[in-house]
Amino acid sequence: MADLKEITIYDIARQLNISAATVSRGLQDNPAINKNTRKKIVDAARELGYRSNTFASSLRSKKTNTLGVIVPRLNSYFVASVLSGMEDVANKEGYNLIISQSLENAGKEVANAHTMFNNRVDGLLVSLAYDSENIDHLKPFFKKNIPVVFFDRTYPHNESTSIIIDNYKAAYDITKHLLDQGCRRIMHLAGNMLRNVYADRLQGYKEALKDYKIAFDEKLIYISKLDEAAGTAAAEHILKVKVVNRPDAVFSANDTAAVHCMIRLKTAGISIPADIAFAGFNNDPISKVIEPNLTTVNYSGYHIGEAAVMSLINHLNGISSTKNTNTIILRADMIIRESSLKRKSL
Amino acid sequence: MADLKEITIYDIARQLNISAATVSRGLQDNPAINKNTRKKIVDAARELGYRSNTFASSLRSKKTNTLGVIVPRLNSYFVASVLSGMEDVANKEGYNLIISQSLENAGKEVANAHTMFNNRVDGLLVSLAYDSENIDHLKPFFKKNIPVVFFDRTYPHNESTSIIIDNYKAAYDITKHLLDQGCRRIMHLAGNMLRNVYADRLQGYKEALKDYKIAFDEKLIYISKLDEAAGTAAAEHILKVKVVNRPDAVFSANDTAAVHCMIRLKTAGISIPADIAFAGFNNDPISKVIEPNLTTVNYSGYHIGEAAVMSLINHLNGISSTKNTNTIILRADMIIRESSLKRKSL
DNA sequence: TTTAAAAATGCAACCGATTGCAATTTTTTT
DNA sequence: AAAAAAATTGCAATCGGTTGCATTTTTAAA
Repeated sequence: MADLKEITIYDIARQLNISAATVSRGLQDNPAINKNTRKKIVDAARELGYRSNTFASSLRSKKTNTLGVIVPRLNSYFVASVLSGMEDVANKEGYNLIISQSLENAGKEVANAHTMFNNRVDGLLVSLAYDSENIDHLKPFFKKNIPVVFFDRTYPHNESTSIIIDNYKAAYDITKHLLDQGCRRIMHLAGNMLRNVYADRLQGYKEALKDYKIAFDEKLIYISKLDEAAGTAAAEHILKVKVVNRPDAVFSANDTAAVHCMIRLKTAGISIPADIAFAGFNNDPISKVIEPNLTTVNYSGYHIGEAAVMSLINHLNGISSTKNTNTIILRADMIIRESSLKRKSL
Repeated sequence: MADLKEITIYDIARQLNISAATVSRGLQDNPAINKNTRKKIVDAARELGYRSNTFASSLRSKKTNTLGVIVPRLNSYFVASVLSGMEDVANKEGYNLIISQSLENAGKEVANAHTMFNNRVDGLLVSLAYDSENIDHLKPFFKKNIPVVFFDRTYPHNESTSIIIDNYKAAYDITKHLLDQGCRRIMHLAGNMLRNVYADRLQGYKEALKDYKIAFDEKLIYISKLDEAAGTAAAEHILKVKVVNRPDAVFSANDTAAVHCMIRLKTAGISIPADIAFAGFNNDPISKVIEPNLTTVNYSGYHIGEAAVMSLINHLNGISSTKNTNTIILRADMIIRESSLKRKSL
């Protein structure tokens, strides 16, 4: 029952009749160590079942080799893909990830940031919660020069890198697509304007309207949390409007709201896309389940995750400073499906 | 640019003219410390901006206050709920979580377990990958008496606690429901029999058939990874079968496979539930998107997560030994929706 | 007031790896 | 073969809390 004794570099040193310092250097591939000696050390370590004590190491070296990740929620195809990309790069580079979810709640995000800070992560990766008003909770990181990388839900900050897609352009394109389908009263289900992704998508939407000489109508903007309930509520809202004033299309800033809005409208007998065309954002798996399949914007969470960690680690290694690369923009593509096809051609 | 100096207990000690030992004890609410002294210490700590160095602490105390979590995948409503429950309890109890996903891949699970071990987590929470054949990779934990708690995808091991639902009963109930609807050739989309959840669900299915005096037909069992592609493939399989031999119902061990099987069958003109009734498992959000809505089994990932961490921490605190509670079973409920309603009544 | 018991605090040795600098060994040059 | 340069290795301090045990202070009992 008694715990087996842990092997330390001292045990290895004793066994090989060398100093612990040499063992330490040998294990970390320090070029000052003779190749043969290094081999002996590594072999002995394996044989004895040595495992490095990260605490002793972190204590002394002041590096934890740990990156903190704060996401709005884990339960999302996009986020899971991002994390998968992050993990792959982090593992390859010898870093560990501490992941936590804010559950779209600014308060919890603050708490999570605290935890990360107290765990002394070497760097932080953040996608902001729905309603975080500012990034005061990240100040301790900036003060200590701990690099912060934002991804997807970013915040303007000139010492931090952001990994994003061109939300403005994607929204412009998708709105244009709806316009090309003949839609003229396009409703936009938007999120909190504090979040770049939603603000940018709204701008793209507006710009497309302008290019088509269609007056922007405030009443066609429906701001919500973009969750299931909000999608349903948006539908109820539409149903309350007089038929002649109803939108002939809905562009939602995410797929979840789009899908649940569609579901509600369908039960009310509205036909999609004939009566109202639909487009979403994210290419979430549900967009291929809903009928008709949802037109949406696809982009790779995996690559965003990769890029974010790569950028962070490069910065930690001093290869690039965050001053140089302030924003990395990855590609996004529109996927046209039946929900938006009023005309029978692509 | 120079990093601000970190405050240590020695700084606090100097400021208050007491010893570091007292500060250390004061900060951890050691009852040997006078209440006034403690207050002074805590106040000074706050004022100076002290943050405990977990590495020094872990190094000395050999406790990391970190729990490892290995899940098959993050991108799942169920898993995200579990993690949410885990996080809540863990935070409350002063533990941190290191989360990693095996991506349903035994090899990656082994690697993750290694990482967790090297990070010296105080305990481990595991839901096994789809194809993990054994738990040899957990042996190092057992050898070192590091407690392991399995949840959902468990493995028989008499020194570990498991948190599960009664998969057997849930499957029995849902099969019985389909039988009550008049279905007689019920196909079962099953997963890997190495996983308790799938083996138990198959058993429940079989038992229900037996109780209805229906011969078990091996040809009605379709084993797969239960992902989107597998659901579609299962549908193709059904379509290849002569119409008279086709199943009149499908009970899938998860919602994903059920939904994608339905989608494919619908495009082939098969009517659900009239031609083939459907039931799934998990109550994933997509089960409410597919038409007709999918009958399924609902259970709380959040509560499973809570129970798992609670059990683990209790064990760490010596409150309960894993020998006492070997299995905790949480409730699961059938949710009947249109996909299985051949008769117009509930 | 003295003494015993309880409460509070301090001493100092850890925990295990890292690293600047010195010392030693090996290799190269002359 | 001696001297200089390069390659290896070792010494010992350090990182910042934790904790068994001793010591001091305070409180209670005699």
